[in-house]
Amino acid sequence: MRELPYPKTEELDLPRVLHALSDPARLDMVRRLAQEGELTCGALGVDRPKSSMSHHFRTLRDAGVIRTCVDGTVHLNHLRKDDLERRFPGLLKVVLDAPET
Amino acid sequence: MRELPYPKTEELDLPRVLHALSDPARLDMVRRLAQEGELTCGALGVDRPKSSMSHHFRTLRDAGVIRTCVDGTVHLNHLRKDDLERRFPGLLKVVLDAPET
DNA sequence: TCTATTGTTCGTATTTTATCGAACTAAGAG
DNA sequence: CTCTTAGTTCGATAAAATACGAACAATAGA
Repeated sequence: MRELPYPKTEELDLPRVLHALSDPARLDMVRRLAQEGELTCGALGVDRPKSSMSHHFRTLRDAGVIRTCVDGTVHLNHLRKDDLERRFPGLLKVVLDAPET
Repeated sequence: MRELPYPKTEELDLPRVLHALSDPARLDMVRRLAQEGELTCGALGVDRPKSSMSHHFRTLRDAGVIRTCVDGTVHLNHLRKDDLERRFPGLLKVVLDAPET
């Protein structure tokens, strides 16, 4: 079960992570991943073309917010909760608890 | 003592705030404001032209991260700690405690 | 093998952001 | 009133991010 490249915990960069989270679409994706656990790309993006979704997944992955495992034809994404917590304690909770509008 | 316009606490928008904080220069400004308290524009930006600094101040102010009071010829900036804490509890602490690199 | 499914990559158009000089504004000092 | 100081606003340019169709790659299933 292959895994797409992603930064190590110690390499997580705050400005990069904040930027990844600063897009409303990506923030929604992160919230859903937090609620529903591991999700495929298709399960997350219905209202946008695949290529756009793929871009957002890449941005989140490159920033270190999510990890993607390739399982057959499906890509399973999950939040790097523990890694984020280790590097930026409390960040994820703050973001998930924040009012949506 | 005039005050430049800024969003109300209830209007603070997470993506907007995260974006404001996602720039390394602005993050530095926020850190310094947190450490040293109220600072003038000039006291914060030494390595960049005034117009660039003004842009960053505006971005932070429009996002609701800082507030700017005009006192004579000087503009005093300060972090909206309490407002941020009320709207996004813990956010500022997380950001300020995060490793710099 | 042929086909359908899942998602990435590429190319390009559009929008946003950043940067910086120059002109401008407001207030205080002399 | 004039000069200086502090910072904004304007205008141009460059860099980055977003969006999306089309072509491509990998795998599962018939």
